[in-house]
Order: sequence, then structure tokens, then C-alpha cells
Amino acid sequence: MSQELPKNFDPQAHEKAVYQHWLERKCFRAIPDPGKPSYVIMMPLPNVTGALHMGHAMDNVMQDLLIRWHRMKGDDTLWQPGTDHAGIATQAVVEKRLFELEGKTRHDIGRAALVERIFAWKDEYQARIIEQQQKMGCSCDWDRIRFTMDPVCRAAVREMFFRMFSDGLIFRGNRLVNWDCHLHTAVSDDEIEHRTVQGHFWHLRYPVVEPREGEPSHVVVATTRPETMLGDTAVAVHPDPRSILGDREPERLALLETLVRMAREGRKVLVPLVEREVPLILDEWAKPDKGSGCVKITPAHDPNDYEVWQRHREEISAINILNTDGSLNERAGAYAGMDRFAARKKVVADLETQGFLEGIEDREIEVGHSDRSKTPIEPLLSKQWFVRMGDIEGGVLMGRGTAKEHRSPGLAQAAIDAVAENWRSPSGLRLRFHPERYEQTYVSWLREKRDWCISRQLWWGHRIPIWHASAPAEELRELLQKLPPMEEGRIQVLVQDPDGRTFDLGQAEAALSAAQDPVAPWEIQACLRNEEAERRFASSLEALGLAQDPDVLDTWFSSALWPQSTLGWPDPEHAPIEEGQTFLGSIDGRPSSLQKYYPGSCLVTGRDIITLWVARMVLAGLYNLGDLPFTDVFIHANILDGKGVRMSKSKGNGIDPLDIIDRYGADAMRYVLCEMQTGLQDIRLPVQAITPFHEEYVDLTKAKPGKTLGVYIDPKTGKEFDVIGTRKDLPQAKVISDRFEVGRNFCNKLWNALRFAMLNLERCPFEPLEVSELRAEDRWILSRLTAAIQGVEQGLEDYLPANAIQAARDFFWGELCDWYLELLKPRFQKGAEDPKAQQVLAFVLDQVLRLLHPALPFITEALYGHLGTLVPERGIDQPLPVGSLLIREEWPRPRTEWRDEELESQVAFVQEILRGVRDLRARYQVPPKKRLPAVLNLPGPKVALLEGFQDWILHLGGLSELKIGTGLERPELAATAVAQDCEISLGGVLDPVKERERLEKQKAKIEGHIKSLEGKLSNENFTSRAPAEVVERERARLQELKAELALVQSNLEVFL
RNA sequence: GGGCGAUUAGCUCAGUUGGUUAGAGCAUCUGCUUUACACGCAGAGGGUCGGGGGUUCGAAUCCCUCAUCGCCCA
Repeated sequence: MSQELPKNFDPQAHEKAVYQHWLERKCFRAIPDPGKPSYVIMMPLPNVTGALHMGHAMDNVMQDLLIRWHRMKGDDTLWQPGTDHAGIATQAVVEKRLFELEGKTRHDIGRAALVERIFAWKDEYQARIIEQQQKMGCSCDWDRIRFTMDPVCRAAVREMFFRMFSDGLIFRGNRLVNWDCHLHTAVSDDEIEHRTVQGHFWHLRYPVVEPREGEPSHVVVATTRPETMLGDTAVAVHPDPRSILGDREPERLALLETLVRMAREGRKVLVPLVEREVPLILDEWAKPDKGSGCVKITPAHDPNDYEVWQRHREEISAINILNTDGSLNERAGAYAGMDRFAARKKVVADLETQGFLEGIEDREIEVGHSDRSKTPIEPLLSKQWFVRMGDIEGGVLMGRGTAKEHRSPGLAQAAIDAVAENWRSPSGLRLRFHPERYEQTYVSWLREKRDWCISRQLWWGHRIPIWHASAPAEELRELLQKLPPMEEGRIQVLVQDPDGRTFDLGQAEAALSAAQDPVAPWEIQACLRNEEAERRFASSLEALGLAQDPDVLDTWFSSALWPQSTLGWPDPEHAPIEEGQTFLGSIDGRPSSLQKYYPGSCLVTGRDIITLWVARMVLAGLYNLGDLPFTDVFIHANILDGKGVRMSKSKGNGIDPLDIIDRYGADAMRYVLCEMQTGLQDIRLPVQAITPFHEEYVDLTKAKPGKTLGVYIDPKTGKEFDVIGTRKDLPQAKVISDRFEVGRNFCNKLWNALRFAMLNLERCPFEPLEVSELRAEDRWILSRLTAAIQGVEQGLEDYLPANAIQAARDFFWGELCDWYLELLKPRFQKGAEDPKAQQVLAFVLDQVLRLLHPALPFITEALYGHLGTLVPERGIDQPLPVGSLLIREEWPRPRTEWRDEELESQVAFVQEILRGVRDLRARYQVPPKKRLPAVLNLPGPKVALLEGFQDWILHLGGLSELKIGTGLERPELAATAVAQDCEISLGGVLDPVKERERLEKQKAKIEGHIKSLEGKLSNENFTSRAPAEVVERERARLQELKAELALVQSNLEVFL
């Protein structure tokens, strides 16, 4: 015995060393190889707000699975790791902590100091995230790790901004945005969660100014946010109420038609409290059948009203009554300075005392809340930067300056086209989602083509590279004269008129001269292309009174660039890298990283990120490089907690994968994550906590939550404990889940299969074997291995890891361990030298380790080392190329010529017979060691078949002797069972009562089956309409069952 | 309000284009220190596929409808 493995697999004993070994040998490194096809996965960059949870573990494991598989298939693989600065989220946690610990706000410490603190936070969490990923076994190329704010990414952000600005795709506009009053920033539509809350519907009375005879004295409007009435600039009524109401409600119709007439006459109503006269206008937003039929219009604070304003720019204006902190501004008159919610109460009270309140109705309302601050969002009119998503005249030039240059109607349309059946990128690629249904989510969102608000009023992020100033036309004209001489391609200057139209420098002069209004502000905007341009021009711009925009870009603007910025775009040759990092340019005839790894292959992520990120990466890639960033989008399931709530950093219900790894091992966790990945959308993961207080587990779905996120109350002691590691002041609890036991058990089984081999594979040199000359069980296991390889491959190709792991498990456990290893035992007995058996076993195990490696990298790598030491040369007909590290080995190839379906069905028959024997033994409680005589009676032609499997049946059935034939006499006191047309008689165990019971049961079962089949076959509709082969199959089946029944019947007669 | 998904054994999930009496793992029960593995072996029991309706010779599978749960969008 050369090497004996410990009895149980201990993950802790191997994981660290194995990973270290891979790192030292640079196994994860991507060096562009022009001779190999590339396979590229861009990691969905985790944000540095906090540590990873099981949802991220799923994401990372799926990527590692694919990347290891492709690496073994011989592809030139790149898995690009990195982290995201996550503007709002990260700034918010750091600000929150600053306030909690020091009682300070960001304004107290200033921009530079805040950014410094956020960097410190980022460093801490980035390190933690990398540690987590490495412990999971992630094989990404760490030498290329990037952060969205590092110099390479920064350069890409500026370049895309400059290009889009120059192409008129980025503009500054006065738009209604979703304002987070707590964080003082605009947030995108995607960063809002809608909650249903109990609210009210207030009905307000607005007096008609100088009502005439037959006219109402007032109109009634309703609102859920009464304080917004201070910003009302109109009351709208539907232009044609009859078209909606018809002949219903004649009174209402009469009133509305009166109002329509009044609106046409330019009549006004009075907004109470602020005493403002506003026009009655006609707009279809007012629904004649809802409420009073009239609506108040507050363009600056409601998206629908904003649209109304856009349609009535000549008649009405917009009044902003909010400050950025959510208090009311001077336009709110007496309510200025009050918080919006306080103002709401006061407005309602004042309206009531002054008789303007018609009534209050309770109702459920949907309120948008900021994802980040959890406070209600206020629609607010403000100046923001946007990316134009819709189609533009003349289209957009995609991939400017590349060989893939082409035109697309607009950015959103380009991304929509990418999934169209017939669309191909210039290099022949098309985008596909897996599962396919997610394509819908992607397309339906893009189809709205809503402009993308990219400015954020934050300090953490990429500063907007625009210097601007505003001045009346004449003044601006003078300023333009003083601009420094512009160098083409380094600076782009645009002029925007008071209505938002933009002009380049060539057109500006004429436009300015034609300006009508001498005081209305025009704006000059200068975009500096890169940091060098900034050094050269910023100070002279500033001397002229231009100032850099204080805002930063939406995080998704930089993450949209991830598949290109990380490869050095726009200039891989000069991309700055850090010490020890991989050079991104071309070298020694090798292509640059950008040339080699763009377009990439697969993006692996959750469905919530499809609109936020996938769509934007696609359009950014098409715009800058004229091609897709990836061809496949693999959407995996989200992990929910035990209550069905998605795990997230901000909800504090995330489980640290390291807890699971500590307890069950990384491979066990990975096994179960793969098994869970069935194409489903959500996975519930009930977990229990090991409390620090006692031995019992606490079910977190039932435990009461504590005061802060991730804290629970121990039901036994009433004390708080923390499960996510953010409360250093509380005792920590580790989290476990019995769902991972399956994975641990599997690893242990694998370990022991190799352990068994270790005990039996000494001195086993390679000899070329002729498969046809091998014993039946050897040919059978090779045939099944072939099927298993195909099954695993298919599962991976279909993005169904659960199918892949199932195929591997069924083969390894259900066939190799349960049958083949058992059959080998007699062949490995002392004195029974069987080198062929050894060679087949070593080969099959080798293949199993390879097949399982992408899913279970640590244990397979460790075992591969052991196997290699013991049997350095492995193969059947020819030696396999064998190296020292499994991670770099060749992926198994199915040898279809080894597949023998006839043999497989024979074995299936033998297995059925053996199950019959074992069933009898179990029912009669025959001790395993007691050997019994058996007789198998079956039709002549099959006798020879079974004779070839005599050894199997003898050994696996625990038999002392075996007779196979037709019409053989049964042994004394024989119990019988029937498998197909084979009668099994087991000697020396008979118990007539039990025996009869058992046979009766089997008889009933067969009869039931026969009855249903006969019914079916006597139905003419079936025999005439069903396909002939189906009918034929049913007929044959009926014959078999009848024969089986006859056998059972004849056995039963003995007891009657 | 619109879209997507789920509802199958006590639990977690499979179930290919409708075609044998619906499968797996875990859990349960019975028996086992069988020449790796009790994180194991052998065997057994257990579901009529959320409700209702329809199409079909035939429905877990297709259609309609209702219910419950989750997510996304408005």
C-alpha cells in the first residue's frame, strides 16, 4: 500500500494549498495567444459597499464553472476580475458611518476628505471581496484586476464622454428627475422601489376667477401630495369629455363641457393660499371619468404634469417649490423653509380653515422610495446631464474609426437590434439570453428609449469633464472671442440657447447674433477629452469664468465600459498598469488584449441587472467599438433568504459564503450551487445560525430581528447576535444550511472512491487495450462514461449546470461506485491479479476528475495529484496526455465508438434481476453474509445472455450457487420473484405467508397495468389515430406484461 | 394596470416536441461494522401534478379562467 488517504475528505486540509499552487503556477493568467480561440468572461464587478453574500457566490461560481470548462477545452481564456466604486451606495454607507461615529456630515469635512475616507473603505472591502472569491476557488486573472476609478477605467470614461458629447449624444437639460432629498442627488428610475402605502386623496377647491352666469364657482381637483399645489400652474380638463363619457352621467358631462368652453375662452382659476391665477387648459391627461374630471398641473413636481407642460409650453410655466433638501423654497411663500411633510400638514390645515378643502379620502398609494436612502423620492425639475437614447436624425456612427464602423438609428435601437433574429454585428455576432425569456425584459425596457440621466450630485465617482458658464447672448459672444485656440480632438465646445438647442462653434456666432431676448441666459459647455487636455486648457477656461461641473457620473456609465476599459480601450498600448500587472498592449507579435479579447463571450449575472447594466454595456460596446461586448448572457437564479426575500447587502439578509465554506468546504458549496441552477428564477435558502450563546441552532426565518440590519434575537436567551459581521460590538453567529450537506457527502464519496483506488492501483503500467476484448463490465463502464461525458457537456452548453452535475453524479455514484467498483472487488482480491481492471479503473477515475473539475476544483485537483503519483500513465487504447495540474488538463472527449447500447440494455436486465434478488433477501431478512443458492428460469434465447453475467449475479446477489436455464427445478424452500420474463428462485428462505402476500401484491400491480393498456388498445380512436409506433410499443408492452403475469400466477399457484 | 416566473412526494427540485403505472436528492421506515465511504450500503413506503373548465384517442405537459407567492415595469 503505497499511499493511504484519510478516511474522510477534509476540505480545510487542501483548499488553501491547492489555491496557492494555482496562483504560484500562474494558472489563471491570460496571455493573448493568436493561435487559440478566446473565451472571455467579464466579471460583473461587485461593488465595494460591503462583503459578498451567497447571491454573489452563485454568480462567481457559475463564471468559474464556465471559465474552467473552457480552459480545459483549450481556449485562450480570460476572466476579468475587479470591483465597482458604486457611487451612491458607497458614499451613502461611508457618510452614514461618518455621521454615526463622529456626528459629522460630508459638508463638515469637505470633498477631498470624504473621498479619501471612501477610498479607505474601498480598500478594506475590495480586499475582503478578493479573499472571499479566492476561497470560493475563483480562477480569475488577478494580475489584471481593475477598479472602475483606476487610471485605465478613468481614461475610458472620459473618452466615451467626449465622443458622445461631440456627437450630440450627451446634453444638459432641464428635466424632471427623481430626487433623493436625503442624499441630495438625482437617482435613476432603476434605483427606485415602489411601495404601496396608506395615504390620502385630498379634494381641493379652486375658485373660478370672476365666474359668469351658469358657470361653476369653483373646480375640484384631487391630489395625494397637497403641498404641491403651491407649485400649480394650471388646471386641466379633457378637450372632449363626451368621447369618453358618452351619454353616461349627463350632469358631469354638462359641467365638463362648460369648463371646456371656459378653457377655450382663456378663463382662469385661483390657486388658494398662494393666490395665483392660473389658466384652465385642455389636455387629455385629465380623465373625464375619474374624480371630478379636472386635474391640477404641477410641472416641476410630477412626471405626468411635466408632460402636460411640454405640450403647453406657450400657455403655462413651471414653478419649482422645493429645495434640494426637501424643504420648501421661497416660491412657496408662507411655507418657505418648512420640510415637505410639515408643509403638507400645514397646507391641508390652512385649506380646511379657509374652506378650500372639499374632502379627504383614504387610499392606498404607490410611493417611489430611493433604493439607497429608503426615503420618498420627490420629482424635481433640475439641470442634469443625459445620454440621448432615442433615434436621432442621420443616425449614430457606431465604432467610429474602427474597421467595424456602421450606422444605427440611435443608441437604444442599436442595443435592441443586437438580439434580433437576423441581425449580425460586423464580425457576425448576435446577442442571446439564456434562458431565452429574459430577452423580453431587455427589449421591452430599451424600447422606451428614455434618455439616461447620468449626472449624480455626489462626490464619489467620475467627475463630469465639462466646464461651463452661462451668460446673456452678447456677453457670451465676447467670451467666445477670448477662448484659447482650440486643438481639434482635445476639446469640444458647444453653445446652448435658453431653450436647450445646441450649436457648435461654427454655428454659434450666427445663433447668438439672432438672439431675441437680451437677458435670457445662454450656456457655453467645454468638454476636455482627457487628463492631458485638462492640464492644458482647464486653467484658461477657468480664467474666463467657466467652472467644472461639480457632479459626478452615474456609476453605470463607467461599468457600461467594463468590457473595453479593462482591456485598455481607447489605447491599450499606453494603458497605465500597476506593478506586477499584465501589459495590455501588443508584444512580440501577440495582439493587444483589446484585439484579442474583444468581443468577449459570456456575461453571467442576475436578472435585475439586465436593464441597468447589460443593456448599457451593449450600447457602449457597439458605440465605441462597433461590436458586441459579449454574445451570451447567462442569467442565473437569485438567492432568496428563508422568507423568500432576495439577499442583498442593503437588506442585511445576506449570508457570507465563507461561513458555508468553513463548515462544508468550498466544493460542497459549489456542488449545491450548481445543482440549484435549473433555469429557475429564484432559489430559497433557509439558513440556521449557530449562536454564540448555546449549542442549538436558530432558524433565521423564525427568529426575531434585532435593532439593526443582520442582527437577530436569540429566542432562548433574548440576547442579540450579528450574522453579517457589521456590528463589531455584538457576538457573531455563523450561518449554516443543511442543503449543503449533499455537497459535502458527494465530495466525501468522491474522496473515498479514489481512496479505494489508491488501495488497489499499485504497479499499474500502461498497456494498449483493445476495448472489444475487455470484460463486459469494463466495456459497460466505458460505454456509460461516454454517455456521461456527453451529458455533462450538454448541460454546460445549455447553461443548465444542474443537468451537468446530475449527469456526472448519476454516472459516478449510481454506476461507477454502485456497480463497477463492486464488480471490481473480486477482481482485486489477493492473488487475482487483473491489470486490465486496474487500467480501466484508473482511466475512468481520471475522466471523472476532469469532468468534475469545473464544478469541484479543489478536491479534484488534490485527488488528481494522488492519482498521478500512483498511476502516471493512464489510458485505454492509447496513453492520455497527462500533466501535473488538473486545471490545465484536457477536457474529456466522448469516444462514441465505445458506446454499446445493446450491452447497456443487457446490464439493465441484470440489474433488474439483482434488485429482485436483493428485494427477496431484504424481505426475508437474510444476513448479508449468508450465501444462498439461486435458480434463474427464462426463455431459451436469453439463457446465453445471462450466462455471460454469471459472476456479476453470483457476487452482487450474495449467492452460493447459480443455475441459469429453461424449465429448471427450483431449490428447496424457494422464494420467487419475477423480473421481466425471468423467474428468480432463491433457495432456503421460504415463508409461505410472506411469499403469498408479496406475489399477490406484484400480481395486482401487473394486472392494473394490463387493464389500463387493454383499455387503451381496445379504444379504436387510439389504435387508429395514435402513431403506429406508439400503438406497436403499447402492444409489445402488453405482451411482456402478460408473460410476467403468467409467471407470477404460476408461482402463486404453489400456495393456493 | 402590464409583463415574467412559480405552484408536482413531508422538504428542495427534475419532468425534452402531449404517448409505458410521474422521477431525483434530502427526510421517513426496515435491515446491515459487506475487502473505499454510516458524510456509507441494500431495500421499502410516500405524490394524480394549486382549483375549475376546455382541446385531444390520450394532458403534469397545450388553451381559457380563478387563486396564492415572488420579481420586473408603469
